[in-house]
Formats: sequence, C-alpha cells, structure tokens
Amino acid sequence: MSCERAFNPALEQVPVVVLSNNDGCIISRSAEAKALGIKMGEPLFQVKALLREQGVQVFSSNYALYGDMSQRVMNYLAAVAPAVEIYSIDECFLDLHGLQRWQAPDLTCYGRQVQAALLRRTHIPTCVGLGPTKTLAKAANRLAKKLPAFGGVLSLVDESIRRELLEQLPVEDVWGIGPRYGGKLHALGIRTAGALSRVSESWAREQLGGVVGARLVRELQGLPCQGLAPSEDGTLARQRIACTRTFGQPLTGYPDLLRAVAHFTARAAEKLRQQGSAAHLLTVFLCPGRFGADAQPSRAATLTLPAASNDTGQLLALVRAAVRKLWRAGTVYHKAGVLLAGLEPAGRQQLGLFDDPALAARRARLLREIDALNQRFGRHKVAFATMLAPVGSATPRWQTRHERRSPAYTTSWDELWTVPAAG
DNA sequence: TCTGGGGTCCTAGGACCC
DNA sequence: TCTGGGGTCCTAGGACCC
Repeated sequence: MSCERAFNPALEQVPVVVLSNNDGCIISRSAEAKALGIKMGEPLFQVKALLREQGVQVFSSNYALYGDMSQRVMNYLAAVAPAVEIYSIDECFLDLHGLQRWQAPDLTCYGRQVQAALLRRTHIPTCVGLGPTKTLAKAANRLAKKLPAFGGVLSLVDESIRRELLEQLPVEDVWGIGPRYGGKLHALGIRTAGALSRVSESWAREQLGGVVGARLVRELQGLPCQGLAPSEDGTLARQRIACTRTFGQPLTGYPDLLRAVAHFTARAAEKLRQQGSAAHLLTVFLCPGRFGADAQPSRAATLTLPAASNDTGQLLALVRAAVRKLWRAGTVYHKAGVLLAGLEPAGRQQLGLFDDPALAARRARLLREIDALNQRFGRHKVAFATMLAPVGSATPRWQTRHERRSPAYTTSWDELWTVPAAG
C-alpha cells in the first residue's frame, strides 16, 4: 500500500487496499482502510459493497513495483548497519553490534535517522523496533506501530521500560504466537507478553511445542536464541522453492494445464539458478476447486532426479510425465504448482558415467544466456516450447487476473512515472 | 520367568511467519 | 460468480541399519 502511495499523492489520507494474486483477497491496507473494519486476508467479494460505499481505492498487487521498492529500502539499510537479514519483502533485521557512533541510550536516535532517511529516499514509511533479541525487536516494532506517541521508533533495550511496555502487548502479538497458541495461552491465564516472559522454561516447553516455546520465552527475557541468518547479500538461501498459482479461469484441457505448469516450472527453475542451487526432488500438483460442491482433493506426484539439476529443460521432461499421470479428463482444475526440494549448491553434482562435462558446461551457459535475455527483455520472452500456445491463440486462460494494477513505475521503460507539468 | 541398544533417513503433520 | 502465494522449524513414527 505504501508503494502505491509513494507514486500517487491522491492516495494520501484515503482508504487504500491492495489485493492478492488473482485479485482474490485483501493483503495490504492503509490505516484508513483498517479503521473501516476491513480485515487482513479477507476475500474481495465479501467486502466489495463496503469498498464501493466507502470509496476505497483498490489495487491489484504489483510485485514488479513492490520488489524494486523493497530492494531500495534494503540497500539503504545494508549501507547503514553492520549486518542485515532481509526477513521478507517488507521487513529487515539489522545487527547493530559494532556500530561505533551509537551507544545504548542513543540507539533510538539512530532509529529515527534511519526512518527519516528511508522516507526521504524512498517515500516508504517505516517503524523501527530495537531490542537485545529478535523477538524483543519485533515486540518493540509492534508497540511502535500501536502507540503513536513513540513516532514509530521504540527501544526495549532498557529493562525497566521493557517490563512496563511488555504488559501492554497482548500475548497473541508476540512473534511466534499464532491463533492456536494465543487461544491456549489466554485459556491458561497468560494474556500479555509480560506474563509470558515470566513462565518457567519447562512450562513453556510443555505448552508451546517443545524447544520452540523455550526459545521464544528466553528471547522475551532478553536472552538471544536466534542470531542473524548469515548471507553475503542479506538474502536467505531457500531450502525449498515453489511456484504455484490459482488460474485466472478454471482449466480442464490437458494442453492448457501442461502449458501452465510448464510456466511455473520455468519460473521455479529461474529462482533456483538465481540462488545458485540445484534440486533433487520435484513435486507437481494439480488442484480442483477448493470451495463449493465440486471441491476435490488435489493430486500430487513427486519425482526424484537422478542427479540434482536446475536445467529447465530437464525439469520440464519430468513435469510432462507428471502432468500426464495426474491429469483426469472431466476434472475442473483451479490451481496447480511446482515445488523443488532437496536443494544443493549447483555445479557440485556427480557426473554420471556417461555424462559429458563439456555438454553440461554448454547447457549451463545456455541457461545463463536465456536468464540474461529474459532479465533484459521481460519474463519468458525466451521460452521452452512446452510453455507455448499455438501461434495466434488468445491470452492463456490460466494467467492471473490483475484488473487494477498500477504501472511498473520503476522497472519498465514503457511504464515510467510521469510528473504532471506544474501549473 | 525370560525378549538389546544403539543409530539414520524420510515423511507427514502441526505450529508458525510474511 | 468471486476465496493468494510464498516460506520456516520441530516432532513423531515408520522403515531400515548394525
């Protein structure tokens, strides 16, 4: 929502929401939209009337824009902190050990400077939470968002402040307490983060899933149990890579389904190569409807590759076999996906007895070139034949709906932001 | 009556996160 | 009519090994 606002001043101070893929659910809301009672994750069709009545501005998600804006924010943070861990598209942990200029009581000033600089550079508003553990930093961030008096920056480094403020944080707002544990804790009389920080380790182990609960409580007490996940560029190497989509319109035909799954495979393989991995396991699944009368369980097939691969062509050969096995005539499919697991660093695969190392090197080079072309000219401009529909056919029906998407202001020459002339 | 004591690997399921 | 798409970690249990 903040990315939309950054390029469209007319969205300031009015209710704005952003939709999930396929324009299905609401996944981001401005404060004004929250105040109208619109909930996170709510299906669009259930609130359509309310949105119209209240004049809420509605956007399809625009990941080209959000991803690029996220990178700008993360790049700045990486420049001002000794180490960073990019936790999600809109969150980042900074390790401040070794930060020379700023010491404990001043860390809030540091937080304010970072917050102000981000707003100036990217127009993205942020909240900063500081603490001796990740869990306390998250708690501080949550409180900074909830209590306007702090101006979006709060430190829980000081113990007496911590004791006081953790009492004001509902236990279900603690990082790692979801709906299940939240309900359980309330039933057991633990209602705030402060109360949770005072339970014994053995009690935490018993009630909150073993070692996970024990770590959570220790972190609340200020004893670090999770370090920064190390990686050079701040991104985490994934252990699994998936690409799954609900289709724009349901599919029944085998060729349509195969083309859709082939696209997901190509995308998953790109992500795999991007992080320098190769996969041993490939899962393909096809889902009929999830809702209504003709809802059926999804069918999946997992294949083991003889040698780890990140070669789209090799993966497609297996995917083709899997789809042929899973597909049933007459079933209406709403969603499909590809999952890659058993990842290892690429290029370390044992060559089979009859594999030709020179050929493998040429394949790798070919894939690098294809990735570079698609990076420059647009996703899947160069594609494998399995992905393609006959020449001249209409837009594939499986493609995601995004009827209210804003322009890719920062990543496409054709959609650059234009500044209205003064006067 | 009496029935060892270690391991590993994999999968499914449950909890959580954004 | 219409319901997203990614991820993580842990535990228990089964199959198998010596």
